[in-house]
Amino acid sequence: MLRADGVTPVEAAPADERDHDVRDRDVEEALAALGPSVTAPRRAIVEVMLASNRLRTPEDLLREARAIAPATSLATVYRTLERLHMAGRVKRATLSSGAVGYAYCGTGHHEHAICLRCGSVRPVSPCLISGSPAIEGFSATSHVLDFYGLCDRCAAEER
Amino acid sequence: MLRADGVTPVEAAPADERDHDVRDRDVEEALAALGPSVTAPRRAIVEVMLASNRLRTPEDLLREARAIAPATSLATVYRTLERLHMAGRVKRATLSSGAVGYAYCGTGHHEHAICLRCGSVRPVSPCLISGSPAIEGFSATSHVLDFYGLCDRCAAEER
DNA sequence: ACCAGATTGAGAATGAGTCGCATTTGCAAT
DNA sequence: ATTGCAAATGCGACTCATTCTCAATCTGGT
Repeated sequence: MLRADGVTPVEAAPADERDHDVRDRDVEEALAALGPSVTAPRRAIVEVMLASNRLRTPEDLLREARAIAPATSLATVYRTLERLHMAGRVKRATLSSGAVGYAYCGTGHHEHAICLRCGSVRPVSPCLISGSPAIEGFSATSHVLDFYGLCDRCAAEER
Repeated sequence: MLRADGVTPVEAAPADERDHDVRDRDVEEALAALGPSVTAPRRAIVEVMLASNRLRTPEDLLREARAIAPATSLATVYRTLERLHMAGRVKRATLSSGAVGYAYCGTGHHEHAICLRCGSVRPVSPCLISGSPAIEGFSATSHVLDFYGLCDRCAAEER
């Protein structure tokens, strides 16, 4: 499914979505993070992203968003992803195909657990890196920690 | 200088290189990792990469490599980076310009400490994530941990 | 309902990275 | 040294994800 930055490539993912119920509160919250204007395309994109925690390509997201707001354009998908990503709400990872996938992962600082089989991204918190560790000749102000492996569902199906 | 995956963008870097002496042993070691054939372009690219731990664009690397092996092509720079990256010897990160930078960071598993000001990449080991931490509903098989901040030199110059 | 500013869609433009293929090179056997 | 072959290279064409442009269209507050 995906390729960690310089790590093992993996196979393609199954298709069943809707692992989570869409929680309207989160949708509003995410929309607010995008700015004051609430438009149909933005709402559609946000709903689609919140409906699954799987990594999906911008094209995928566009297709799904258009099922809700038909006029949505790819440019807006990119613009929206850009903002959510800057806001730390979206995780970006390279799929094994080489394409880039995006997944919504909520608010606040957290690590990521990314399933190499289905591409699901789950936030891991609280943060595992407490009080910046002493690094010789370097003072860290932030960090990014991603775990790669299998979610329980995929581990079960893996047989 | 660079943009962590979803983190703070930063300013451009100064230009003085050659933080480290080129150690021939490492050059040979890296060349070996590329395969049995040792060619002038490969050697030039490897030497250039080992001569600095700064993130540099493929174009930069090409320019520098050509000072040693004039016939080197951009395609070969990419091919070489690809191999070194797959071998875990090269760290890839997005510069604030949006371009992608590459830096040599040695062998074996390690974390990375990346200076947001000069783009230097230093391997951090031993690994700080010991014995995969228990993550609810997920079994991790690998991880990537990057620290962002300032190296001592930049911290000093930062004033 | 009206306005100023933000947002959008469509398609053109960009540019990093890849590919194909004829040529060159490295290396080991002769 | 010479030779042969597989591996590596350079060049330029090409792909395709992402960005940009800009006129038209919304949004939210008045």
